[in-house]
Amino acid sequence: MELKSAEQRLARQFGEGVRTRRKALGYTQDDLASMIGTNRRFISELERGKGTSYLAPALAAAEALGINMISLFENRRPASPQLPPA
Amino acid sequence: MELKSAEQRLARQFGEGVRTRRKALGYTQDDLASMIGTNRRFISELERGKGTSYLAPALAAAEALGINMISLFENRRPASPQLPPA
DNA sequence: GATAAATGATACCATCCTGTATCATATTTA
DNA sequence: TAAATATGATACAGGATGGTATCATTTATC
Repeated sequence: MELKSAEQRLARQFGEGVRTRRKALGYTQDDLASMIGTNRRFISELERGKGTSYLAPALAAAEALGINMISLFENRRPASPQLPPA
Repeated sequence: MELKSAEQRLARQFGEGVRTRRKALGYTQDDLASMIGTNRRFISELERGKGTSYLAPALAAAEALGINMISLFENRRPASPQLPPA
């Protein structure tokens, strides 16, 4: 799949975030993989910014590290969105 | 792919969040799809909780709605993570 | 109630993701 | 430095994804 540059940026930042937080907690890739019932390859690719990783396990990895992505949807007053299309 | 129940829950909540926020902003699925360079089918499936949607376009959809998931990785003092594996 | 708009669902196809296994490289530890 | 651990990279297989198009259904508008 052809990822747009914005998507690649987001995936890379997501991966960096997971890796940084994982190391800060002292987990190995295998540790994190076991915690969410997947394998090391998935975590490795996720951390290296693979944007075509599946959404749900990626969210699960974040949650296992104490990061609740869903909470952002519950906040009122979110940041200003893009302009609607023409 | 066999999604765990935790993953299904996360995907469903993600989808609900996107839909709620999209409607609050007055966009159609086609609008949102155009904004991130994808098609209506992807948005439809994402909103209905498809956990095997690709990560990067999902993050792009959230960002287009003014929700910056990446910001959570930059915060210090994240919520307490799970216990490390045995 | 009728028309229009929005969304759900499905088919086709080329691509490619996940899981597993394995080897190479890098990093950490003794 | 040597050994052990952690991570990167690749192969194989089955199965699923995205993009496009189309039709049915639901929802909104007049």
